[in-house]
Amino acid sequence: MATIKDVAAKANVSFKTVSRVLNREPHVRKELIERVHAAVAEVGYRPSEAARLLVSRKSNVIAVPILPVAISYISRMLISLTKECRSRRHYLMAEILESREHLLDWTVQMPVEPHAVILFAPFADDMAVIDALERQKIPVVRIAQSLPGYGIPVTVSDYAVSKELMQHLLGLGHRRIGLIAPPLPANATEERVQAYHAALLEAGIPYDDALVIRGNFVFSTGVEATRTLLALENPPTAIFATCDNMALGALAVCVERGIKVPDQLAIAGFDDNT
Amino acid sequence: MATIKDVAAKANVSFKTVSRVLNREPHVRKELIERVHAAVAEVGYRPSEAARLLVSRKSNVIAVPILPVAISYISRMLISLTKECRSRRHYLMAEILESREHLLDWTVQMPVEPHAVILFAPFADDMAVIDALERQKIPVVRIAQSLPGYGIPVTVSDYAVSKELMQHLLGLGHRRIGLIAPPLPANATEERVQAYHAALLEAGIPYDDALVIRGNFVFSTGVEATRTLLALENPPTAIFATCDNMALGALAVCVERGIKVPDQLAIAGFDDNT
DNA sequence: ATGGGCTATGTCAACGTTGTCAAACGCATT
DNA sequence: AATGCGTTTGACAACGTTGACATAGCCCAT
Repeated sequence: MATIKDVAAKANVSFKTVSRVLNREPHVRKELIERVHAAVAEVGYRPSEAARLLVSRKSNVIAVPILPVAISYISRMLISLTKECRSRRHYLMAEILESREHLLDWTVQMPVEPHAVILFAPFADDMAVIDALERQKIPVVRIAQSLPGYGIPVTVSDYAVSKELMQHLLGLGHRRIGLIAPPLPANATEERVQAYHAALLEAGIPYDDALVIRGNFVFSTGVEATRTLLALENPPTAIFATCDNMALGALAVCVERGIKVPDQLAIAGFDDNT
Repeated sequence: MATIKDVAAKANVSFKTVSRVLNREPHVRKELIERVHAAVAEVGYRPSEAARLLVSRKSNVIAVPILPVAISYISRMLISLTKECRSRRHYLMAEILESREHLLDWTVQMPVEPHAVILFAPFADDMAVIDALERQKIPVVRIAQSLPGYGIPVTVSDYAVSKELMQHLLGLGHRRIGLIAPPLPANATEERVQAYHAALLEAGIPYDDALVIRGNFVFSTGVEATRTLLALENPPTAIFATCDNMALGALAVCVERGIKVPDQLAIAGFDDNT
């Protein structure tokens, strides 16, 4: 591997001058700049990231712990993040953790000290983790967080999006809409439930407790909740699942029973899983 | 940030001894090992990756370029890879590339020089990319490759698995089995088609050309192929889709039409998407 | 007791870059 | 000619770790 000194020798300048040229510092003659660039190309030089990091005492890694189950709803964001990092000489380190329990361990045993950590829901509200990171003075970005006051929040318009979704279903003429809701207690996604209520209220449709089932964000819960809803005397014609995993569970029940979607039952999810 | 010398001072040993302990080198007294570990914990020391890399002149990054669409079929492997990397002080750098066209650029502009690159299908057979990497003397692992002779191959038992799958369907009594096959020309996954033929032959079932439709690995192709198959005079009772994306397309058609799966139509896929 | 071979520990250079400081140079002002 | 000042260039230390080598202590065979 060619080093900065090889370039310097080729261009017949000191290696410090090469450094200056590469970092676009002022006070270098045009002629030398050109000579250096030519030499860089000639020897195929690529700066050593390790050396740069060592001397700058900074990290260029943005770490993102990820649960395998979350990959589907995060993947598009990861793509954007990767692009953005690349354009700023940083790298996105996507750490795939097997389970939520591994997260706290990970924060203290992280192999590299990251420049920052991005926490997606449900990690974004794990106070133990946030504490551990703040103690290490590692900036935290919290995506889809609910508890305010720590790190840099990125919020999701749960309420607005859910309301729009409900209005769409109501606009299609649905009057009995099932809701597969997130688990209690207070969760970031509870706003989706509130939007459900608000939309019904505005449409003048009475609230029916039987149509609301608490779930826990996974496929199988979607399946069970849908079976319960379909077993009602007066079953819904549409289901709003507050996450796509549960919506897929609902869809699976329809496949199993030969129910046509959306003709016989409309299903709406939240998350934009891919 | 605490350095190795801070730890050494705390433990009252030379910093070299600390280095030895951390790297599990032999010839250190038990007592010192314990003292060093205690000191590490006390000062909250974490080795500087930059310094390690600089002096070792190696990279500890295993790079994996990934297409967003491939994430679903790769994710479990990524989890295993991440675990394995962690246990060996390496990091898996999952680089999410927007499209296949970006791959070649990426190989030459990679921000860090990786210790090795893992290419999953369909990247595993991109000779331009493999060439570019070999020219940089970066080892390449090719998962589910078809062209032999370059890098370290990891092969998938396409034939054996597909045959087993077919035998399972035949064992269930299916006699007309549709095949949504990979696109021509010669593709790594063509073995799946051969297994289809072989299984039918062994079962003494005549081959019906109408039951085989060429697809191209995506959801929408699965949809179209299934519609074609179901429109046959004598439609299949089971469908073998040579990738899960196409199998999902088949499933979607069933949802749409209220066809019960697997009662009215059995659907088998290949890949184990999550 | 002497030497050889092992274990345990330490000293120091090296890795490739950036930051600090000094020196050489050119030019304008006295 | 002497002075001062800004521009251009270079010498060298520093970053935190590992590897090569040195040293000290110990045990055993001579």
